[in-house]
Amino acid sequence: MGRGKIEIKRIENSSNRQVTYSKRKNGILKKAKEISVLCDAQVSLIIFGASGKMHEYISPSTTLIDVLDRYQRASGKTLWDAKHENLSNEIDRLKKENDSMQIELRHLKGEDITSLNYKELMALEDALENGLSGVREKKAIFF
Amino acid sequence: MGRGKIEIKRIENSSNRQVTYSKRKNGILKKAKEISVLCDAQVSLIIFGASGKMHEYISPSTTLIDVLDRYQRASGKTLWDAKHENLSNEIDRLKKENDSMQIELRHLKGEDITSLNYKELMALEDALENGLSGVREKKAIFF
DNA sequence: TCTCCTATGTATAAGCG
DNA sequence: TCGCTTATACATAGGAG
Repeated sequence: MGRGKIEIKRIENSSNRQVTYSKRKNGILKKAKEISVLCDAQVSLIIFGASGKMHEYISPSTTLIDVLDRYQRASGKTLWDAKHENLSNEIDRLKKENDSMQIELRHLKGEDITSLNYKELMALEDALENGLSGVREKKAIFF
Repeated sequence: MGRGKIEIKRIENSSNRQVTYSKRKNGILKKAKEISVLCDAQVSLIIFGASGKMHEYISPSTTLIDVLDRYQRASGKTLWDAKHENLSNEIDRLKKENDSMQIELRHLKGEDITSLNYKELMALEDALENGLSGVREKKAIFF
């Protein structure tokens, strides 16, 4: 495009390269906007030039984080590193702990105990009697 | 470009939109490759079409994670740290839930009740008696 | 570097099979 | 829904200020 055809390979002349970068950067940003408007596409475009300056375009309908979330789901690749996996694991662990405590609490309150067998009911009764005697002992101190 | 000029606004005819998407997607991917080769640029381009299919281009000299790291440094915005914060908050919430259940469980077992006042002990006793009668009721069914 | 210019190469809208 | 064609609009290389 332009006065002469060019090969697609690194432009050796650095000022030429910079000029071309600047022009094409504008071009591609424009294309990104156009496709997202014309076709309802979610686009995330991030460019770093050789000089280190950044340029970006994210479709107005979304955020980079949304795009990256979709990216992870679509590609199966994981971006957030091991640190995040650890946090997720911790959350799973806590949720399980929560659930089992929830169940134990309900049992101690006499709820959801239809599924328990006789032995389990005995153990529950013991625990409750134990608790009760402890509580009554403490109560007695108030007199 | 093409037989007729078009306005840059959402293409209402959906099959037309899909065709245009497909063509322009190829075009922009090509441009992304070209600028990264010609100008030594680091490019990250992620596109989701309305159909949900993903297309991406990442400069061969880099990785998406590198680009995102640079993005965070250059823009000052946080990406996975935001995600990280969400996870941390979730963990805090679960831990608090856990702790209060832990305490309730201990109380029901007659532990750590020295700090309770008389009224609280009464409530605890009621709860335990309630639980106990529920359990005994169920136990009775076995005979 | 940036803007403007403009000849040319490319991308693509519309159509056809 | 594709692939192919082609006329046309657009992007841009090279150059000048």
